[in-house]
Amino acid sequence: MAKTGDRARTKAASALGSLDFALDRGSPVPLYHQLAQQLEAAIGHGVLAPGNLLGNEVDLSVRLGLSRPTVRQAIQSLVDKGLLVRRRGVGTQVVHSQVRRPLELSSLYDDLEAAGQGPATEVVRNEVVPAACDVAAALGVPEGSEVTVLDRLRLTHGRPVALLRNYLPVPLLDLDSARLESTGLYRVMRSAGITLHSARQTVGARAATAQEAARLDESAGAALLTMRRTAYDDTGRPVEYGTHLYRASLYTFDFQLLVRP
Amino acid sequence: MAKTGDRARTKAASALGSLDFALDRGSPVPLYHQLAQQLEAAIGHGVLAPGNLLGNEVDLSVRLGLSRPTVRQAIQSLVDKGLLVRRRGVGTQVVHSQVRRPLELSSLYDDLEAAGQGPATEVVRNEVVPAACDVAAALGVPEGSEVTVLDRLRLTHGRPVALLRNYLPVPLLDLDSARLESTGLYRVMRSAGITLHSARQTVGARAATAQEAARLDESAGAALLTMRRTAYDDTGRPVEYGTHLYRASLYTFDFQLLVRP
DNA sequence: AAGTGGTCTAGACCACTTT
DNA sequence: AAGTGGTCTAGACCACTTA
Repeated sequence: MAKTGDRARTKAASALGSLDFALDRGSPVPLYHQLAQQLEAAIGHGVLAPGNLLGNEVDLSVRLGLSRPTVRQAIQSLVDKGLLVRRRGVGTQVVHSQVRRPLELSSLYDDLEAAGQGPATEVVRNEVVPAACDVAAALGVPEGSEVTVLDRLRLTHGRPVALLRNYLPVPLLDLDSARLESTGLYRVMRSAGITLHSARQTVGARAATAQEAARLDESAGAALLTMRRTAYDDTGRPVEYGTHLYRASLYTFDFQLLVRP
Repeated sequence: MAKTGDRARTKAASALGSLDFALDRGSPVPLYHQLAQQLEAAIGHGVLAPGNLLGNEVDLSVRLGLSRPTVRQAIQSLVDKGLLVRRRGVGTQVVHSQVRRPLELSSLYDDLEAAGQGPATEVVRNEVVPAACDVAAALGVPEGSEVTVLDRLRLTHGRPVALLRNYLPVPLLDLDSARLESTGLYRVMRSAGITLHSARQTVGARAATAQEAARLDESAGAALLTMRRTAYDDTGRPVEYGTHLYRASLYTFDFQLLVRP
């Protein structure tokens, strides 16, 4: 029988034979995360090409001086991201897809991401009003209680792309219009100590009214994308409700889905 | 000092003190999955109410006769689903949200889910054609090579809601129009041994052409929701490309997002 | 039969939060 | 100071795939 220590290459040459991973045990970054980052970088750079096998987890853990559960945790995080696929009895492979770096799951950050392509925001309205029925229901406050309403016009390359309307519980934070023109709402909320946790979105479409068309530089009756979103913090309390309009000619939602096993 | 065996209730009475979990070690279902299912059921039934603490992981593992990593794996899966929140130094709580059972992430299965509300499909076209430019690019086949094109009209409650157009690589499977009228495309693919793994979607809007309007029982120029989707199997190979049209007056996309920590 | 990932254990130490 | 989750270890046995 082969000795345990004999780790000559098995049938499938592991694609990362010469790859060296620099793990810093003194770093506050967990080891499994360091490993995951470096694996992801290797995939991103093409060092690990689609279809390549990773080599079995036991050898890998020995080579890296880690325990197998730690190596598994790193690999699992990339499987969850859709970069790797595991097959029992076969091995772990780099996924074989054309869409290598997809848009994450995002779309919660669409406002912020848009900032990469010519950001501009105009705060049209920022005041406290009594909550209407739908707003009260979404935010979980009594109807008629005070909420902040925020209307913004978002532009890219000097052209209007979206009308954003948001409602927030008043006690949450005070909204500085100036700051809101230079950054996204979520960034403002985050720096106020509000950590977003989940959101529920509904995307639809309808024709523009004359007034909407005028603001968005479209003709009346043009198709608009609509989005309603309620966002929740850590504890599940609603912290924001928004009803937004996007010019369909300039904007689409795209996202990647992973099928849970 | 308190003895180790002393597991009288600590400061926060664990909400599942009297809950009994039936774990079957003989079952092929993993223990962590059995535990996760029963926790999820307890949350669903309201036995574990929002805000309730779960009790610390060490005690829990002792009570259940499991190791702590196994208990953690069960809890983690529910955290990933958005049902639980962990806080270091505090504990694990049932999330405090109004939207308890959201639509999963779904939307890949929208066709199938729709079957719950008055399903009907009419196969309008099912034939082999040479691949156009965009189709070839999406499916990763040479332009002009043969692909199957499938046009379907989807109705609910007797009214048309969507025009679905799908392209598939020919060698993949042969599509039985009769079966496609009684179930969804993905179900047919699945029973042919094709396991979907991920998909990339783009949602937009535009006005209906006269022909589209006629088919969908809308007036010309009405706002339609558009969806383009490419779906991939385990290995990352594209297995389906679809361009769909939905009546915005009858259909919206909704989904839940979780923010990655 | 050999090799792979899937599951599970029984500990350990650390970082963070609350009292 | 006490209690919590976060990380990590060094093994073990099993189920599945391939040859």
